[in-house]
Amino acid sequence: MTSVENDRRHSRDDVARTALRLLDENGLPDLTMRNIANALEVRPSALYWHFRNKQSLLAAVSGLILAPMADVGTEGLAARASLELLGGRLRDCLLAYRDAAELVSSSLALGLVEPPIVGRPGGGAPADLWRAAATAVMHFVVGYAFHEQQRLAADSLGLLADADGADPGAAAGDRSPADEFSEALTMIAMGFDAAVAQRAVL
Amino acid sequence: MTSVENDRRHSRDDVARTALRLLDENGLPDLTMRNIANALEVRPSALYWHFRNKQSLLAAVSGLILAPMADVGTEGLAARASLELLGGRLRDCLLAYRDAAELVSSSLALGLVEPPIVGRPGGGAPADLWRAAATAVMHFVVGYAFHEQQRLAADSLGLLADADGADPGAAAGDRSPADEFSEALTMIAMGFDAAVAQRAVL
DNA sequence: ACCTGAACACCGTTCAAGT
DNA sequence: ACCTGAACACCGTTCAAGT
Repeated sequence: MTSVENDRRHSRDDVARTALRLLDENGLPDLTMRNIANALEVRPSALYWHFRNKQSLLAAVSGLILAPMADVGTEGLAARASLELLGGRLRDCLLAYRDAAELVSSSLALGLVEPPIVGRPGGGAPADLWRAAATAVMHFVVGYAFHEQQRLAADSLGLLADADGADPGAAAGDRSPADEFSEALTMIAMGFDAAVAQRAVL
Repeated sequence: MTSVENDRRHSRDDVARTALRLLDENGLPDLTMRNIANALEVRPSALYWHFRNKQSLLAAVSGLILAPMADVGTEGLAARASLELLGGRLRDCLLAYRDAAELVSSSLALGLVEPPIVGRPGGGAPADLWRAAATAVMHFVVGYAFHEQQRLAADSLGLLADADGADPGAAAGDRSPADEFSEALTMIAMGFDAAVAQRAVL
């Protein structure tokens, strides 16, 4: 009954969802308060009734991007398997929308969004080790996806390393990004297992 | 003989070094082309003779921040020890200037600066494993330092988790950030070792 | 409760022209 | 080689006022 676009008045959630759509369509640099307001057929100042400032609006968008993480079930899994599953799903969430990794990266750094993975049950592992592993996985996945997504954007613009810029990844051989990603993710998970085993001995 | 500040004409390097000083003094949000130009006693448009745009100027600043990485000697070290040493030194570089982690994070994602660590000799380990480990360490360290540095900035402004924002790190117990950092770093390094050992068996 | 109108104090970038 | 002057096309945010 209630269409998101046709009503003249909006909710906080409408604003965030419209912003997410604009992010995916036009990218983060074009996600301005003025463009969001235009899409909602509203003046920019109206957005400040719903959100304190742009950063908290972006934090709400980050929350939408990370929402599917709540549906990842890890019951019955060993801690290491949870780590790999959650890391993979986090990457999926970030690659699902244009520039999502960059946006989530800054919302996480600002502490404006709940960090994924680390709040999960660690399957009985020592809390500090689980915490360290979850943090390592989160930062790795976000950073990797950020880099990955920028390469996609650059490639789609047809500009490939002109002149004095560095050219990372070109000498990576024939491995796909997904392969390198999961190899690194598995390594962190193995390190977690090794740390747990070492702790058990002491 | 040649002072950086007093001469009327500047080099590309002068500009980058002045920008780094301003970054450290005032933070990334205030690092505008206009402020950089003011510090050099020059009009903003003059900066565009030295740099194609703001992003490439920021990439040069990132290069200065990461420069000490070149002096880290890893000859004679095992691959795992190199990984831990390089990760620790990378953190030192990023924490040495205000907001450096955020700046380097985006320059790395944009591929405008040479990624640290990954270009180093891997001590005879399989190239793909070394590459995955170096990438994991880099993204973890940058992401962790980014988060750490934002907390420092927030704390120095006296605003501690007001209202609906998340509050990460508060339940971490009595472990310092440096402890959690090196625990996670060690875990990645152990995972690298485990992956190498497993590869050797197959 | 939700939005408009109007203003404030800024941005990055281009480019002809100067020396 | 290095910079100025002037302009263009934008930003985020505030706040009194409307309905």
